[in-house]
Amino acid sequence: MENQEISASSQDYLEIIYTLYKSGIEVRSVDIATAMGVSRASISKAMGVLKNAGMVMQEKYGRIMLTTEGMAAAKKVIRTHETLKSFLVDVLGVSEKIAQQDACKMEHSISPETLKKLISYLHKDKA
Amino acid sequence: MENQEISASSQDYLEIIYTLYKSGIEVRSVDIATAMGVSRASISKAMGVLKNAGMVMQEKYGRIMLTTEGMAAAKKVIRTHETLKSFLVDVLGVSEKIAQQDACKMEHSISPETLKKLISYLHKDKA
DNA sequence: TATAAATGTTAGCCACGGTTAACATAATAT
DNA sequence: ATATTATGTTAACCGTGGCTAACATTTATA
Repeated sequence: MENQEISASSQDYLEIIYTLYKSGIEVRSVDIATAMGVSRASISKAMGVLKNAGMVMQEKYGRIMLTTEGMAAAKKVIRTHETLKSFLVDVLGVSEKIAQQDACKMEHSISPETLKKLISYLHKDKA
Repeated sequence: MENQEISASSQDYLEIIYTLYKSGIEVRSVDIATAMGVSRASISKAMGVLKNAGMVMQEKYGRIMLTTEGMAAAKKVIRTHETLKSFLVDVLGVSEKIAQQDACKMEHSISPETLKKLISYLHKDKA
């Protein structure tokens, strides 16, 4: 139940849930729907997938929480996102808004190897 | 018929068709299937889509050719691909193989603005 | 040239990730 | 406490992009 590959869209959901959680609110389905611009029904379905993957917990009609595993997965995605965004903005000089959008898509296609190199590159840059 | 957005997978097909064409062979459906690792049936469907989009021409049971528009679209994708790959290999030091794979996915998520900045960055690098 | 093999097409299936509409439950206000 | 509103769920549907199996057509070979 827990170790299948997680899809790009599921990763996006984890990311949003984590961000909402960090902002201190109890995460409701409708908050996610609003943040992502999709219907409540879509969230219901998506949460079903994430529950099966062991990434989130939710009582019937209740609030949504990340499991330990879900939290870890979310952090990983966000780290990738932030790395990409920081490269785009600080190195390439892309605008915040576009960098945000691009990072959000590219975070799903970059390989671990490339991510690693990108991180080294950004650190080297500081020196 | 001609101006809808073209999907990531369609762009991949255009890319392969262009590459095969450049290598000098007459492009058959089965060549694309082999190159992409999908079934002949999938190619048949995909070519239907690209025909409707005005990107390829094909006689029944015949060879596949890019239209002028398809050629332009293919070149655009390939330019993006090459730019990304060259950044990954030459700047980040990612291996050829991984760079190839990553470029192939990222080429579909990078925005025109970011591509432009990336190209400037690569040129600046040479100076 | 007749047959066999390769190739292209079609039909029907599947999973994914969205939608709307209808309904169930919770939360809020009167 | 009840009625209303907000939220969550479910069912049925859609398009995309794969698949296999069966069939059509071309190409190659005996």
